[in-house]
Amino acid sequence: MSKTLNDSAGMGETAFRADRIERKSLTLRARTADAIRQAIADHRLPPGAHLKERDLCEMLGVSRTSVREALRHLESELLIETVPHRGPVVVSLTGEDARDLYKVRAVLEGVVGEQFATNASDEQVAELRRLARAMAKAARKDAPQVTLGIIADFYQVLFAGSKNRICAQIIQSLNTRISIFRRLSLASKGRPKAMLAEVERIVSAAEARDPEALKQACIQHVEGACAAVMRQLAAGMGLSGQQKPPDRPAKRVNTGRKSI
Amino acid sequence: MSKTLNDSAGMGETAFRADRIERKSLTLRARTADAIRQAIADHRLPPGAHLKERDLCEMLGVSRTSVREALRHLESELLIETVPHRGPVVVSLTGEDARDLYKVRAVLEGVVGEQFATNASDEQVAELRRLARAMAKAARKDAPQVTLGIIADFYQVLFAGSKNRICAQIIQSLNTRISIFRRLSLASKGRPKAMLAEVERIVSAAEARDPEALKQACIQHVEGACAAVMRQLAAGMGLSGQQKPPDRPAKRVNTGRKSI
DNA sequence: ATTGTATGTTTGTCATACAAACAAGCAATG
DNA sequence: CATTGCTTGTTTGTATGACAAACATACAAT
Repeated sequence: MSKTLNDSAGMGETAFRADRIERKSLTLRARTADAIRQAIADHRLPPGAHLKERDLCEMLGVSRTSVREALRHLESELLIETVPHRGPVVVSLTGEDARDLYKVRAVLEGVVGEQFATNASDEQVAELRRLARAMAKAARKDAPQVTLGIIADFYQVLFAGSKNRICAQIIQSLNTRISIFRRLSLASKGRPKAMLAEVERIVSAAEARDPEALKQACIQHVEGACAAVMRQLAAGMGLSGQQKPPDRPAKRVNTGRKSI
Repeated sequence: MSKTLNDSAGMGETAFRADRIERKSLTLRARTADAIRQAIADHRLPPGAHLKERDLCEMLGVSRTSVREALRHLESELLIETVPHRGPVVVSLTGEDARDLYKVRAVLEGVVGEQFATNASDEQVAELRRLARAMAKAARKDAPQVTLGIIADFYQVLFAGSKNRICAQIIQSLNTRISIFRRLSLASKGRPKAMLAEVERIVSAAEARDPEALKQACIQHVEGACAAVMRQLAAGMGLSGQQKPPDRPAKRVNTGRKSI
């Protein structure tokens, strides 16, 4: 991805190619939103948790302004729901929601796959193959962190190759919500192996440049993940739908802040 | 929709059913966001326009706080793009974006249709028929405002009946962006008539409870709208992709504010 | 023509303030 | 005892003022 950032500028004869200056991440509010988003994905802020802005300020060390603007962002991502004068609450997703979320993601990835088959460059197809191999290796070594990173790259290539900016954006935004219970998918036994097979199918179809096959492969991949999650939800108790746990301390004493 | 809001509460014997108290719309920031959104849809804030927060404050008569929070909301709806330290700019959508936007909406409405066929209540099916008739009547009378309202209701029923909250949410958010050039669709000659035929197909399939047929009908409906827009984009100049028009007044004089 | 400097503008962030909505406790009342 | 009403503390919603940093532009110097 980041390899082709600095070419084709043609500033003179020797390509200068230096790394861009650190754009200091982004704005503070963006980083604040990221932090909260991450905390939600990790269940450090569990579903149903009531977010008080002043707590967030202290936890993150930023002002109320930044926190509030970050919250507006998460709000329209539907990661939190805000009741006027009561503040934001981390969404609680039902089993139904999970199914719908995956259903939507399935058809959208179908679109991505279909368009990738016709719009992607040969390099992108090759890159897919390379990443699939890397993924298999990481899986054999049982290195989940690495695997996750490779999966993310895999998707980036898929999105870029499909040339469908809109679709990619929406899937990303879906994923922030899916991440709330993605852990369930990984925990499912046998899932990693099945996933590798699905990925292999995707890459093969991509190499064959077969839109319909690639579409189906992508859909099946999502359906696999969905099935894994639903199985977990059915078996163990779904860790999604409860209320705010100990949101009300015994008396009205100066509540020590819980660490984010 | 709002007919079944007040039942099943069982507060005593005589159902009380009174209208909820005016929740004063919502918060001020929400209304601010609505106002800006509307202005963008109407091209009173054209694509590429550079939004300065202080102008918005004056135009809308609210404080910077509210404007900024509203902007964060629109930002993550992808209606505006914010460059740090330069401020937000109304998105410029290319023809490609238009196609992708409709493509995504098509598959998603396909899902809605498919699920409506199996999940909707008989009342909802009947309501669909009723609205279709009203729509035809409004179209005959050439009352575009009324027609638009009925279409909105039609979709609400469709969404509710599909029981897929997620899908509905996403389509809504897509529509905010689609609305930027929806006017093109309406302007297309012969479009209203074609639309009525598509709607008729949808209702028939819904009455037949045929998931596959309903899915196809929904998809075709969107494709019809898409084709109309693309035709307009190809013919006339697409009013989407330009830059900020007169963003720089001649000198540095006290610029009279342009009315939103 | 290029480079540097000065100046004004706009955003990003913080701090503070206050009214309105809300929640919970306690008191008064029937 | 259940209900009602009052009181009080908490939290959000909104406004305002302030200031540094990033940016844009005009102007001056080379």
